[in-house]
Amino acid sequence: MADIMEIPEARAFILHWGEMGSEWGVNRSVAQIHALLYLSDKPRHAEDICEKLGLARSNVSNGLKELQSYQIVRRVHMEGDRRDHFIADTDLWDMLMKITAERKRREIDPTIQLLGELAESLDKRDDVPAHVRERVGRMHDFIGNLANWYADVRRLPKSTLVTLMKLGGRVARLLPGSKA
Amino acid sequence: MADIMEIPEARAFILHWGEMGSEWGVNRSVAQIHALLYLSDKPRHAEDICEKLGLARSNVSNGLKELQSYQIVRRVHMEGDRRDHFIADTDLWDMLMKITAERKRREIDPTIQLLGELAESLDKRDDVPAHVRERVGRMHDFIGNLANWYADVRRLPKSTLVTLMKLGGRVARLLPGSKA
DNA sequence: TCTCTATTTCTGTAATTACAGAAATTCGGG
DNA sequence: CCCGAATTTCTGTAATTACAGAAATAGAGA
Repeated sequence: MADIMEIPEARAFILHWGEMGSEWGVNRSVAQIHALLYLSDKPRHAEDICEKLGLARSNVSNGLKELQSYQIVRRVHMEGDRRDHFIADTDLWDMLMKITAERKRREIDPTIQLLGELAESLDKRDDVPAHVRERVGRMHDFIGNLANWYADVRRLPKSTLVTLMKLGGRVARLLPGSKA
Repeated sequence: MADIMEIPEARAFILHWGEMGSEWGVNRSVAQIHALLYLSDKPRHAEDICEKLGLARSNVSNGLKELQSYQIVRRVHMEGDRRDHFIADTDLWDMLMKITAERKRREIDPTIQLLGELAESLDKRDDVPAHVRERVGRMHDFIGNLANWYADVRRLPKSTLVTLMKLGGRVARLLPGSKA
């Protein structure tokens, strides 16, 4: 079993990861490269990734750049080899946190910014229906609150997050004023 | 101000919502229709939506079907009008919950299912590298745990969720064994 | 039941996005 | 400083996805 791509389960994993990416707005090649690196225990260079996944060199180059911008893939240097090599996070908490943080930064934060401007602009006008003003404002507040919650919870240590996750809905029992 | 599309802020909101959809794997027209209905205080019929957004009738028909499958848009009957009319949720918590529930059902649950099968299949083989087996297994457990946590928390009453959100990272202080 | 209108489904096309290969650039080693 | 390998950027093409218009169906009212 010299090659990971000869393991049918690994192939299935990589292909599915690619499809998942597509469904969530991540380019398929990028997700596949990530999946391959996640399953690898040794750093791989770009040419190697091309060969395993059957992608063009340029594609892999761009994909690696994208994954590095999410900070879930890292470049490492291999002794006596000029080529860059790459490895992926294997800690899935870290991975999730980095992905969500980056997507927030890229997509959510600008949305909040825009909604804030629209809400402000609507507040200055008296010729727009009240329900329009109100709904834009409520959307702004809602997404803003979610984002603040996220930014806040994100700072907690991983162990605390794991505890909270195990707790699930029972976290409600800890709230002041809840019975038991 | 007879027409909502004459309010520049409303247009900007709808266009941005469409772009956001694209970035998260939701077709732009679908997201725009949703945004229009969210900003409307009266039910709208399909032809009306076509006209406001400049979309083809078929597109609007499919978009409405999609939004109804998420349960965030509802068909209502208007007295003395044969045409179907549509309204959107205005409660943003409800909306978020319905969207996440549906995406979990469509994309996450099948992924967990597949990962479970792959992990099981790998466990039966002795000719695959241990790290491959381990990493597929860990991914399965991780996503499974997240999904269970979500399903559990989702059942809490909205008011509890709001409380938890306001609490943010301070929720950690309520955990047994934390100081203060 | 028939007719007229609303709605959905189907099909071809347009637009977008992803991709491969080529060209240009960067960078390490001698 | 020059050579050669590695990498990135650029550009045209392929594949996918979204869309418009036409055709088919469903359904209310007479």
